[in-house]
Amino acid sequence: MALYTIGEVALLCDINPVTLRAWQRRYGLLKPQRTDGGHRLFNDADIDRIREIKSWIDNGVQVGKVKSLLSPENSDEQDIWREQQEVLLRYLQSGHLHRLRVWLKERGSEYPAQTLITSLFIPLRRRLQSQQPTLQALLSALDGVLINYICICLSTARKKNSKDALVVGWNVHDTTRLWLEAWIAAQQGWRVDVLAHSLAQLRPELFDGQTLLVWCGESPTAAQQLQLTQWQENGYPVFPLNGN
DNA sequence: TTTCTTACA
DNA sequence: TGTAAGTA
Repeated sequence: MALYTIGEVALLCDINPVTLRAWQRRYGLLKPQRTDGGHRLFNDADIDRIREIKSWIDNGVQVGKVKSLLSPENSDEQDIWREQQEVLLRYLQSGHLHRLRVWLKERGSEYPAQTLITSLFIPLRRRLQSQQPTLQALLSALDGVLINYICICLSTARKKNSKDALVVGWNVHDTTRLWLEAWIAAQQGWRVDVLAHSLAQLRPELFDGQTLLVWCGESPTAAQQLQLTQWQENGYPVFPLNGN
């Protein structure tokens, strides 16, 4: 397996070596091998982990709280999904988007959205969330296929579900995540529409009479949570979409 | 040159 | 989170 010095990792993951050392020393987030001389050597799993840490931070989690959120190393259940990630990755790399679509249609009818999202799509998308243009392109292709499929699901759900809701992002960067949350909501019985762009300011009075399902990122700020409960107390049908 | 640790904004 | 110093 390939090994990287801290300098190489810094370029690969777009992060200061100082920060990597700090994560290791202060938060115990990393545990790279060492050379005989004591220099750090990172492997591919470490790099995945660093990207995962970064994406939690980008989603608003404080560094000190990331450790408990990182995917635990290797249970049997996770190995299976990890393999499926590799399958999808190969479809993406070889440009076989139609195979990806077929795969998604089959698994989508086989597993609940929640399972596919938490075990597969969130970790896979995290692996692709990088500065590297090739990975960005693959992520973009994946997101396109995902959103397309989710739209079909939303459309089907609209015919049989009864309660209407609007899925809204509040101060989040990752808009694909909105669609994933909408997918879950549709399977929970909502007839959902999605606001395609995240709002910087949320004003429930602008959506009079509509139920809002609000996505605030993995960890909503205290201020956001307070605001949500206040709106509820004032009679607005505004509900948070909780992370996992 | 790069990376290491430690101390310190 | 980043800078500086002194090493290996």
